[in-house]
Amino acid sequence: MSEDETKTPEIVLSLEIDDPALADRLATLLGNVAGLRLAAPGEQAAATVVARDARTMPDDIALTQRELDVLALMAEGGSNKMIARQLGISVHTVKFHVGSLLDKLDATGRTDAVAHAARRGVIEL
Amino acid sequence: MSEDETKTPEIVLSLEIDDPALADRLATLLGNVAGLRLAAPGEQAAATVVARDARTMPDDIALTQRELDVLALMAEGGSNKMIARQLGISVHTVKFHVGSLLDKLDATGRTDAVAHAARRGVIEL
DNA sequence: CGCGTAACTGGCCGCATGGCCAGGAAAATG
DNA sequence: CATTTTCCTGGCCATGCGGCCAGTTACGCG
Repeated sequence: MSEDETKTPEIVLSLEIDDPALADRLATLLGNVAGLRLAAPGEQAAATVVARDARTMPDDIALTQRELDVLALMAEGGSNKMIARQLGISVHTVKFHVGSLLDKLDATGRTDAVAHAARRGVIEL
Repeated sequence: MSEDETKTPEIVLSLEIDDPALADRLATLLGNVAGLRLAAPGEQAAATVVARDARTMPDDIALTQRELDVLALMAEGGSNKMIARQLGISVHTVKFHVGSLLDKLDATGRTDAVAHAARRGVIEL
């Protein structure tokens, strides 16, 4: 292990790829790049290569614009009343949209809905 | 439709790097790898390289084990009653822990608490 | 022109939620 | 041993939440 490359801190990359085939190809490709190194298990990495789609995301679960509005405010911890004020609609309407959200996201409550939405990338926390 | 490229689909990577210097180095390195290609802005990527520095995570915000238990079940959309059953404690105790969570996480409700916790990496969605 | 869908509003009701009060038991730490 | 911390439990209560019923308005599509 000769350390002659003191001024080229190798960039350590970790992989979080769901698809085994893709993970394998990426590992092979990235392993041969000078200046890069793949992280050992548990090692702290400078960056992470992620690819966790394919499975739970038909396309976008067909949420309407208004539902997305409500969902975003829910993720901020807003109550129905707050969301209603924010969007200039009635609490009843907010509940209506929340109900649709729970249905479409297959959630049991607003917390579950936000968690599901975040998991499948519908919203960004 | 004759397919000559059946065995080498280029892997498209997108970058989400906070540190400009690191982003630049990675872009340079990865741009020269055969079989890889960096995604054009807005292009669908097969994988994403993420590195959002160690920003928001003081250490762990001092949550007790029990609070972590409750928090995890909250993130799964569990109601107080469900969590109580799961942990073998009373609903009152669950409420007590939820209250502490709301306080420590500076949240206004359980949904907000889960969102905050996920944001600062206390829990994994 | 009907038909479906999205958005919106209302009332009602049972349960959940969260804040408040009070307390007790066990383990760690001094 | 005394104190602190964590965990646990109970009651009370105002409010929030979500399911259910019903209805109106507007837009796009066949």
